Amino acid sequence: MSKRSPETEPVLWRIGEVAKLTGVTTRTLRYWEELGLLRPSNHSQSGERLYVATDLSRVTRIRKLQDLLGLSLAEIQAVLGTEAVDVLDRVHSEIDAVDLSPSRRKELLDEGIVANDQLLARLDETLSRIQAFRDERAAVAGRLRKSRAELDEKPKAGAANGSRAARR
Amino acid sequence: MSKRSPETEPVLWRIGEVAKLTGVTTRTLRYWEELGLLRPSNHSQSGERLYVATDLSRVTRIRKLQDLLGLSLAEIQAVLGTEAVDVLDRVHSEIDAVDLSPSRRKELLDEGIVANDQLLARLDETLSRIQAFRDERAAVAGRLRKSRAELDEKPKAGAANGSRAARR
DNA sequence: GGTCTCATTGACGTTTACGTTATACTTAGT
DNA sequence: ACTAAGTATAACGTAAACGTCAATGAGACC
Repeated sequence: MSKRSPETEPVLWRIGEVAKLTGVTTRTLRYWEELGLLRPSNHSQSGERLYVATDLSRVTRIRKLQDLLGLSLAEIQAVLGTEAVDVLDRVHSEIDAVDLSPSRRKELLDEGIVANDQLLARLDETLSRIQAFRDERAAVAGRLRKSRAELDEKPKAGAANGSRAARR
Repeated sequence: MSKRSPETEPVLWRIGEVAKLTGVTTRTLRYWEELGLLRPSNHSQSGERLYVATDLSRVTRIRKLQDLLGLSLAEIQAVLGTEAVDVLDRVHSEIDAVDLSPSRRKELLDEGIVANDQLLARLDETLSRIQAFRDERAAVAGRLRKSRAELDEKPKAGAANGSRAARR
């Protein structure tokens, strides 16, 4: 019935360890906290920030939203609704979730599902926009190679004329 | 042999028109010029900037590189090598390309092909990174819905217990 | 030919997302 | 216990990418 499990790792990381593990600086971690974007789940009695596993994954999630979607921290704050999305992690580590009533649990799950689906939709939209741009460029690549091939095929054409192949 | 074609549109746009057509502000256009990122191809005798069609498409290309790939203007400047990529446009409007020697034309084409291919590679890389993130989130979505379904199926389980289904 | 609209060149201001000291206090190792 | 390394708060600095005046000038219109 005790809270202590036998072979659990530190479970709590200091800010410098988090920095090394995630690749973000301590300054950035404090800054994000200042914005309300990431609050360490624990503190030592002396005031040191102590992060848990879900905090770490939140860090990497924030970075991905920045890098992959180009979201501002304000937008990320909206997307990550302060709690709902963390359910995504917590729900599967029953350690933390044990003290939730089933109804509250259900609530959080629904919230998390909605948030996650919105994120998914956004990812898909971004993907298709980039895909469209990619297709444009691929088409250009094809035309360029064709032009280039024509230049090699018939270099005998008048010097003042370019590739006029099937134009009009 | 004259340079004037019969029924061509204005062909030259003032900065305000470019702004409305492309959606970027006049300030931004001047700023980009300051960086050497976009030089209007013409000027009126009074010093007004006059843009041509390839300038316009360069504007939208810059914006896409910013928005879709999150590149800095410095990176964009590198990617768009000041001339090579513009060949992509110019090469197909033979109007401008007529006065190029075939050898120079070939040179520019090869340059353009390389640049465009690099851009394509970068797009593909970005696509796969986002795709990976998307897949992660899709997997989470599945697990969440499963957890949610289990909560509905057997609400009779102990209140202190969550979804323990097939765990270990 | 006065008024409007748009453009030009400065120059200073702003926001975002941190970096960089500075100073003081814990914690960790020997 | 002493020293080195890590952390805390606070405050100032910075780079990128523009926004926002301000003063001035050229064109267009009635």
